[in-house]
Amino acid sequence: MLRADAQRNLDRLKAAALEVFRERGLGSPLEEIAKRAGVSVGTLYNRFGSREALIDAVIPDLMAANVERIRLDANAATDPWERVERYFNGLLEMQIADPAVSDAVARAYEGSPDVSAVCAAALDEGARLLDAVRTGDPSFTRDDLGALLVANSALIATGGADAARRIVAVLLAGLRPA
Amino acid sequence: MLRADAQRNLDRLKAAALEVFRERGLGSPLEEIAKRAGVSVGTLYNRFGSREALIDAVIPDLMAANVERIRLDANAATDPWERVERYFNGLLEMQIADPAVSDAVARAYEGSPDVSAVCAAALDEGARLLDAVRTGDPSFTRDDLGALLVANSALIATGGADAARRIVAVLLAGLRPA
DNA sequence: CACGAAGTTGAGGATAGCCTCAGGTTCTCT
DNA sequence: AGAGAACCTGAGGCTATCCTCAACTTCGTG
Repeated sequence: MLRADAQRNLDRLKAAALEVFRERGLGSPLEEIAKRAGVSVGTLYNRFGSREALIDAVIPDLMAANVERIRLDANAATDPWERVERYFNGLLEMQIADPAVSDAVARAYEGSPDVSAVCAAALDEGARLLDAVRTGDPSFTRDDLGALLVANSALIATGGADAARRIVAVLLAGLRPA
Repeated sequence: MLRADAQRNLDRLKAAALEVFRERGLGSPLEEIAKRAGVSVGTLYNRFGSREALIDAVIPDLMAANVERIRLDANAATDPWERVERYFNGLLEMQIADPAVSDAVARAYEGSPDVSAVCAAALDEGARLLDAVRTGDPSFTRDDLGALLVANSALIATGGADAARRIVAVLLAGLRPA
């Protein structure tokens, strides 16, 4: 059981981390987070030990909520192909709207286990939706969706949100069954 | 006119820069380049003044040669669509084969003027080849090709050369006229 | 060959983040 | 209230890279 003040600091740290990560991405200086939480860096390290742990503490929920929302929206469509489109576009817009999520997706291979888990689930759902439509050749796999998210992340980071939208649109056009 | 020893050092610096950039990308420590040239950092700064200038001194030729080779190969095809395919795939393989080029492409918006010029020429040629085929909707623009190169660069940097190949393949499939 | 111009050197100041730990503070329980 | 466990602090050591500049070396010419 945490002491009352410690619990309060921990909550503040999480809140600050979420704020800062969403503003400047997952690479933000941890000192900035500590500062915004009104706490010293030492405390941050006492509580979390590493940036990864801090990310794991605040990002998975954020991502899971987003992914779930997108999943529901996509599945609300009756046409299987429209589901795919909505899902892909939804993920893209999620990345554009939130640098923290975009970063998390792009680095899912390393790092925080919980973040990786949410990513994996998101890819699984994408694969499931794709399975429901007859895709052309070359067929698009689960891993390809992962690659697409990484690519989007890079484009968004360099200010190319629109470029990412175009790429996804063309890609979807290519995947669309005849 | 440069003094003989100065000229020699300059040549060595260029050679070393090319080596190091191709091995580790355009962000490599300049100290490493100086060291490999058998010269002090001070000399590097005396000669080039900045990383950008050094890049401009060695990368444009490298890129231009590559792009020209790809352009020729693409135009050797008789079918207009095959030209597009060869050009896109050629650029991609160039990026995969050379981190320095990949970096240069990804950062063409800022930085070195000569590098930007070569990039612009490469995009122009892509647009020209695309114009020759009836592309579907959404039509792929010059800027979209730029975005694709940036995306590829990111994928390659995270070890996803194959992922980039897949993305390009699906994208080409989507662009292919009926 | 000697002298001035041209060129080189590399230690070190500056920046930016990471992470630690000895010492001080605050909570909580009795 | 007193004691001690729990917690917090933040200066400072560490890494990595950039860039500078006063002192030194070398070249090339008269």
